[in-house]
Amino acid sequence: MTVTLKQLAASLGLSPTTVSRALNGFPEVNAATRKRILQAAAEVEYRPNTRAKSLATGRAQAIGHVIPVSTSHEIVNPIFADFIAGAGETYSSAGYEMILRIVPDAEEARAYRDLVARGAVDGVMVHAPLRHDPRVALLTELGLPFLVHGRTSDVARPYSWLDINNQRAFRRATQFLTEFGHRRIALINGLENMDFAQRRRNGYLEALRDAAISPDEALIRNGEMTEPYGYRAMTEMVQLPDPPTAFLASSMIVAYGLRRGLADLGLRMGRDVSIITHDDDLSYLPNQGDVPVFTTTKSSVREAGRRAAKMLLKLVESPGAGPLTQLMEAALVVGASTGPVHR
Amino acid sequence: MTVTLKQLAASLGLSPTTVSRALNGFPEVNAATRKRILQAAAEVEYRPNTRAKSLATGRAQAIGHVIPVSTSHEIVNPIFADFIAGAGETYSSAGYEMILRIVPDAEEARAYRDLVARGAVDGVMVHAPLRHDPRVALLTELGLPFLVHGRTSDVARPYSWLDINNQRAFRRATQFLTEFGHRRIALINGLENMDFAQRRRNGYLEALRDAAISPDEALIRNGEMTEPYGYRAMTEMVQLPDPPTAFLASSMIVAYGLRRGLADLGLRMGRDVSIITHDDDLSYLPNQGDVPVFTTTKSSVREAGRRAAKMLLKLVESPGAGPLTQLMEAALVVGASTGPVHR
DNA sequence: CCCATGTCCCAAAGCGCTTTGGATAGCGGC
DNA sequence: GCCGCTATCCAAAGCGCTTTGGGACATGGG
Repeated sequence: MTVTLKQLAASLGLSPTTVSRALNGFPEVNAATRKRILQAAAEVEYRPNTRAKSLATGRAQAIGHVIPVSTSHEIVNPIFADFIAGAGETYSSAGYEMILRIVPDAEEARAYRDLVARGAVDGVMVHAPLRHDPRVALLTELGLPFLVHGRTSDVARPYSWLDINNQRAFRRATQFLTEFGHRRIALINGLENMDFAQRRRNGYLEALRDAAISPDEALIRNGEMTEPYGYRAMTEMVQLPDPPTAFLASSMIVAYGLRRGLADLGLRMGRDVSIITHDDDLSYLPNQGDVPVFTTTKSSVREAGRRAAKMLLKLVESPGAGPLTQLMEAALVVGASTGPVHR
Repeated sequence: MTVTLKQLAASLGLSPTTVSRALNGFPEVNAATRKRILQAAAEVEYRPNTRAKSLATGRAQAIGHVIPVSTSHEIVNPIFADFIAGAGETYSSAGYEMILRIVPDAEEARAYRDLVARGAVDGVMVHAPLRHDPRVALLTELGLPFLVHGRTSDVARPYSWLDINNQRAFRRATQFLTEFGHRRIALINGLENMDFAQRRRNGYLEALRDAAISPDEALIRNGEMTEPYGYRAMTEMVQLPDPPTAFLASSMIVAYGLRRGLADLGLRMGRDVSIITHDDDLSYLPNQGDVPVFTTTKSSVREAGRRAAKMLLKLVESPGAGPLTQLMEAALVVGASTGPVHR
């Protein structure tokens, strides 16, 4: 069934050495011989055994993604799927395997150590970084190449990351609203310990300051980004003495919740209340059309996955490459969910 | 850094053979010696090199998930994430690695052949089966253990699968609506070539027949399960001469679209129009509470992942186990989105 | 006292590949 | 005709583990 190098070599009357060199493009092989070998290999669909190859070379030809699942809140971040799909495309075409580890968050550090000790991967992708994320220190110490999707805020040593400019995106979004005359703007943010949430908050606060609006903590929320979370935020906040006229949402799903709240209240989105949401451009939550339903800060997380994977592979293949960083800007896409303040 | 078996053995003044046997629980090792070995191994955090081990044993200790991405419609099925999370939990605790391959759908067959030729996995999970799915034949031919998440309809040889009882679920849901007096019931289904969509359709048609309602093709739609898809279905169908009074949706996301359509039309869900949707119990789309927002046919896809993985591992570890099958029933959970027909 | 029987350990081969260190042969230059 | 190259090929070691096939020693029955 599966043919080995040795068998292939024997069938050609050659040594394994020569066949190996021919297949791996080394120069010391006669052109005619090489051609013969390649032909035979193609014919029997020879593929080198992954494990044997990487045992011999010392490189795993694999990248690890460790996804922690919290036992308290069982959320599997919906954007993981698209990010991983993007990264996976890149790995496949570069001949790398992607290995995924789903582990209880308490065992995450152990998972990394384990991966290293077993020599299972050449590098890892770090997901959903916290404000103060211990993984960066751990992985630098372990000497395992890694790339962070996002950033973390307090590390001494430099590290490699790819992030979107959350601060700028939310600053622009907020500014867009203040220019429409909104002064009561709510921020329905992600979990407080997430780094991206902090950056968005900063951008939001900056824009408020620019518009000489003093922030109101009653208008800022942090939470897991579910639809009911958005719904609750909307229905509760409109009951404030001085309710917000505009909302910034941290994700499309949250925006759905906000919209439902609005509908229940008999209010019209874009007229009575404005909404801007961040849009990761997930395939199953499209926000398209000539005039999209939502005004968004938009950035494809799938594309982020592709780019992050490329960076990580570079890190793996040329260890001297030093820390690589990339900041993607989010587009501010104007849709139907925003308008001048209305009373 | 990473310690090898040989080093560990040397440091103990023992042969690699003995250390290996001790660690793998073979009987021919003195109890005291074994204890000493285990202790030392724990101390230096010894982990056998994955590749070396599986080269020696011939088992990859890894399960593959091949996820095809269509180049035409770039949808990454959102339920993959939860299913994979569930499966991943099982793999981890059983000491298996999960390897993920994201490939263009045209190259899916090649991906499976490649996985086999390289000896990269011990088995694979088959996602999103079509009505007539060629993968079943391919994998049986390749002799690679596999488990289908879902079913396919026309294969001669038996194969292993885990599915939810889509037909029964949608039959019950439809019946629930007919008992409320609904006679114009729309089915907003998944893509036509998907096996699950067909089974749901069958269940729906059965219930209609039971209620002596003749099906109307104008009330049946197939499509990619996005929010706008649901929205369009709602806004267009209410304009029919004899519009539906109830809708069956194939996913939570589609139901969100239906609901938005209703809201736009100024109609109330559960009063003017009833909606039942299938709920995969995704963590970020919760439908809970004393009275959930939606009436649903509910089945946790995460749990399905866990069970499917267990079955696949059994298949891998005891090849004689023969085809394993499991049919999970979906619960009919009554929420606020259904009520008697109203005019 | 001898041999059979365990018990406990080890040397060495092998998994399928890469890679080092030659070996062989052909070639032109002197 | 010999030398030094270069062009081609190969044998063998090694990657880190498991596993086969003993070997050494103690024990106990006859």
